[in-house]
Amino acid sequence: MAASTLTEVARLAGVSPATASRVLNGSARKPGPDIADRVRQAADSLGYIPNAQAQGLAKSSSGLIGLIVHDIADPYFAAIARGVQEAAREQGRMVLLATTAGAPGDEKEAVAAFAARRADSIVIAGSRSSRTEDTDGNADLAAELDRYCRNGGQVAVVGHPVVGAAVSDGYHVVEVPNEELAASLASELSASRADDDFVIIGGPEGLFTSDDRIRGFQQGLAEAGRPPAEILRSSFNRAGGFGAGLTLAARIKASRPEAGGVGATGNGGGSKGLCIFAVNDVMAIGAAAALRSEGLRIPRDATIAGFDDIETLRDFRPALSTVHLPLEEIGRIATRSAAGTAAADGAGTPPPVTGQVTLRRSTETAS
Amino acid sequence: MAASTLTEVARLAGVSPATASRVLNGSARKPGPDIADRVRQAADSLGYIPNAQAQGLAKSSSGLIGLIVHDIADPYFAAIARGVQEAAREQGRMVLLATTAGAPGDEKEAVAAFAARRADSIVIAGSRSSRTEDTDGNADLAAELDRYCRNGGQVAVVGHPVVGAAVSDGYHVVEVPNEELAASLASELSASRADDDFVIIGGPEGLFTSDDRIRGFQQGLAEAGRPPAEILRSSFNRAGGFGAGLTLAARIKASRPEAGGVGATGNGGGSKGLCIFAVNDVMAIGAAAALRSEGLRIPRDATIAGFDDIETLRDFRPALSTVHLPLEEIGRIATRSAAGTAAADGAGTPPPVTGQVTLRRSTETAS
DNA sequence: CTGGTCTGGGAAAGCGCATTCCCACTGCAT
DNA sequence: ATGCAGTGGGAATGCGCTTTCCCAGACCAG
Repeated sequence: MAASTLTEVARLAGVSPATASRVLNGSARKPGPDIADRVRQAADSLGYIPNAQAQGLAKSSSGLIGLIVHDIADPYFAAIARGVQEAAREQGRMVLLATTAGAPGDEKEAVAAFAARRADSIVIAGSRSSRTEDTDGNADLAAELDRYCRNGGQVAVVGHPVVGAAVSDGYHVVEVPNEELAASLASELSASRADDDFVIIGGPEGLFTSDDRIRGFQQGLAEAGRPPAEILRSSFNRAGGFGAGLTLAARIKASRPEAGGVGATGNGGGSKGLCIFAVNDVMAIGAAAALRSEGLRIPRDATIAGFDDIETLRDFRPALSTVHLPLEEIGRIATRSAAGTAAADGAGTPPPVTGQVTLRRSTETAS
Repeated sequence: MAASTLTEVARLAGVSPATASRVLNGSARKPGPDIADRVRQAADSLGYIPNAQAQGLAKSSSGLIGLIVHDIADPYFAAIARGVQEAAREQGRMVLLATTAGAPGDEKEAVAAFAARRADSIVIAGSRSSRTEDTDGNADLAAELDRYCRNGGQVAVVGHPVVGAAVSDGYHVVEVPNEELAASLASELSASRADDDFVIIGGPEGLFTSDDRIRGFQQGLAEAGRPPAEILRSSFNRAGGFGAGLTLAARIKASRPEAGGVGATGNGGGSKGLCIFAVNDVMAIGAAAALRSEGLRIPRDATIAGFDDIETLRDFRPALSTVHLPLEEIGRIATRSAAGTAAADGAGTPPPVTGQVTLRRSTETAS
């Protein structure tokens, strides 16, 4: 038993398919009330569900929003996805999900798939990369996006524009002030951790999000009259943070004058403390776990700060100093700006994203 | 400039649309190699992207999988979503996301929307409810699902079947042994926390997932010769856990003989300890945060266990005792069983989901 | 009473593709 | 030389819907 069609409804109501279409879907022309009722009744009794594919074909617009993330299980992306989902619902659209692990090649595939489905707009949430191994992939992705835009598609990118993407009126970028915020964080930490050395746990070189935060942090340090921090590179996830954390733990233990038992007092002998900045919360948590596994305590033996303010991680102890980012809002903004909605009211520039340095226990001066 | 069509490609290649279709999409009939090349070249030079909507219309199948969750930002659902996404990719399909906050009414809408898009299958991940206020919604949902199945759709539900859903061959349930696992947890805790009283922090009555875990836990206690635990009801999220945690904290403090300073020794005066079972990890974390905010320490002043083994929460301290659930795998299994793939190899029953009691620091006997 | 403008409904032409027939042609056996 | 199956390509139909265009009737002014 196949789903019933508009034609069947029309026949049952004793009207033409055109009329049925006009009453069941928002058309400019409103048929008379009596006819409308008849049609609606017929539709009800048949359990009519319009075929969105056919509608899309006829109208050439699908009511679909494509969302590209690295990994939907990553709380960062999950939070953004929630915002996208919400905004999509406002617009009466549905979201199509694609995960790519950050590979531009996969992202290109995803864009093509979205284009094939005639998605009205695409939101790209994952961090852009400028690594040389991604050059080809980026070029392909840029070309695909360009084509998509020329065909009338709208795309919004969170953070940095795709490398090499042509500017077009369907192409929006939601700026995230990673650099400024990282600078603020550095400046606040410089003040509260006056005696500490700084070290940065960053993602792989070429990841814009990571690079921006690193650059901003260094700049903030410089403005505070501090020397640049050493940078440890690792993968952009918990495992990376954990690995870097082990390295640092070894270093901290080695620099302690006394043979460090587990209970040994940190920062003994007047040596300077260490303040770790991990470029995102998940890495920070990984690093913290590594330190702890080596018997070190935070903030006693080292202090640590992250970035993103992931909700699920707020109950972590010691509470993680970080930079709050309105992830959900970012998702909403991106979705709206790719809907043409934002352009309707005035300047057309989406509201700026603002974050906030949030110092908590993990960088508190030991009392 | 609209996207180019099959017809354009065919014209450029000097063949008929039929032939172009045959070479560009997997058809049973393979045109000659020379012609195929010409077509492929034409398609390339035109940047041809097949219109999935038109394909879907013609074939009446869309390559879409609908996923229904309560909240994509909840790590439990995010993990399942990852599995679904993965399995979908294996099948060459894309996933359509809908979030419903668990309201059967919204879920019905989502199913209808998926049906409108002619999704090949639907995966429902959210917990089912049998609350009386959801009766109507459940009936609607069941009817909608039934219609969807009768039209050839496949649906997989994680956990409990939708209340009132008709059995049909397109309707699969991925059983999660919540009850058994909760019983095991109770039994293990009974052994290791021989002197403790037990209390359960549950979700609202009528949420199957919560109810199953509560029932299982009580049963496990009974089998261990323990009296049934008191049940505190709250919402099925962190806030709920936190609220219940505050209640328990007050109770714990009140039962202490001495005026409890922050540093006071727990379980003083020989009174029995308290072991808290929260029906999911997120609630457990909330409860733990509440206890901590009241100056109580875990596992010293109370012990606590959760359920799910959420990945993001593994670095929580003290490490949370819980029941490990292969969330991602569950998503994969559900997706596969709704793809007809599972039925192809033999019995057709999907592999059973197995969990594992995982005791960690949060329920460790104070040394 | 006639000519004009609205109004509301129907007929029909696609939207882009898959697919069923159908046909021309080849190669082989008779 | 003739018949036949087999092969490979094209014409045409339809998937379910929207939308343009057209037409019949109503209604008003002259």
